[in-house]
Amino acid sequence: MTPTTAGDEDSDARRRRRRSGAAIKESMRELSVQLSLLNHQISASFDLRDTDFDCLDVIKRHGPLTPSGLARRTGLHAATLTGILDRLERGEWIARERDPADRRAVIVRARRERNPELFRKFAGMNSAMDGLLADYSPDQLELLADFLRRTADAGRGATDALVRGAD
Amino acid sequence: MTPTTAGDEDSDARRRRRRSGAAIKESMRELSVQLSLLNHQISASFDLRDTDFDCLDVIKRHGPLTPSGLARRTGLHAATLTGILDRLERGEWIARERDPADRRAVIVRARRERNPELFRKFAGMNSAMDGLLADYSPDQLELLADFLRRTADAGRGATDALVRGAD
DNA sequence: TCGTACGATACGAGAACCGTAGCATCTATT
DNA sequence: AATAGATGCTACGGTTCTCGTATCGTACGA
Repeated sequence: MTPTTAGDEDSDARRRRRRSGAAIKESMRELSVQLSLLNHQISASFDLRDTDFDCLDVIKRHGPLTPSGLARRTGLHAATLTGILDRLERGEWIARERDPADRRAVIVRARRERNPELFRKFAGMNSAMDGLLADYSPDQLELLADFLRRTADAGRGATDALVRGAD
Repeated sequence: MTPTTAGDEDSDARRRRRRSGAAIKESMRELSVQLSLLNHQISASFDLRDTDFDCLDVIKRHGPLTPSGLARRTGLHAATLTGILDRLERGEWIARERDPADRRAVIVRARRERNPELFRKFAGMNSAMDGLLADYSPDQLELLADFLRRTADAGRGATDALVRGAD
């Protein structure tokens, strides 16, 4: 919950810190890979590509938005997004609407009808997580929630930096 | 570090637990999306596809293995893996070797030469993580490391279940 | 020795990606 | 008000990817 500041520590604490830090990054990388593979299986079962559900998630989270806004946020090519949105629309995951304010623009809105279906695919991971979370105290859970939220933010920042800077 | 057992709790604790649990899953999903997009940018910058580095990671982690073993572990189609390994080999990320024991088999080995180059792409995310981790105590870091490791395992289990069962 | 199973890749049809062009529309400038 | 340029989205097309199937070499049980 309340992270301590890392002012001065004895060498033992510093060593533990270094070890855990490395372990965290290591597990994070593996977690990323596993979630990607899980996502691949689920996407394929709905006749979608890997990035499609990523986009759908962004649409759900950041409200109705335009294809170009989605392209900026994801770093994907605008023309690629046409294909992604075509598939998502064909599968009735989203709806394309016209923007009354700007008639060039299209507004992409997430449809929730198929959410339960998608939820069922995640049931395995979900119940595994429930079992795992049961081992932690409310305080610990809040620590974890906060950490994950901040890490997700860091990921967004890192992606943005890569998209902007050509490096 | 030492998770408490969730035997009996008052309603307040239960409510906190439920809220945090939901927040954790929510952030995990967002984290997954952000890391996928980050991975996409990095892969593209090396002329690779999204899943290529996922495979490379599995190869690095689970030692030299055969294409079919990799297919089983990742749930990807064997023919698709030929293409993935072609790209990884062309980029000198892996080497294909013959198995002296079974002359049909090929052994895929990760090459480490380009690791620094890859590491540089992750520098942004890496330093962001360092800044973030500095806010936690050694005990808290160990809690986080353990949680992530167990979550990654859960992800692997869920993927396996989806690959096996046709659901 | 033979038949079957298995590992890896070749092949090809269909699809995806993305650079570019095109069209419609908006906005700033004069 | 008129025009030039910018912007939003999608069509088009070349290159590349995916994945079902076929193929070839090898292993192994009968």
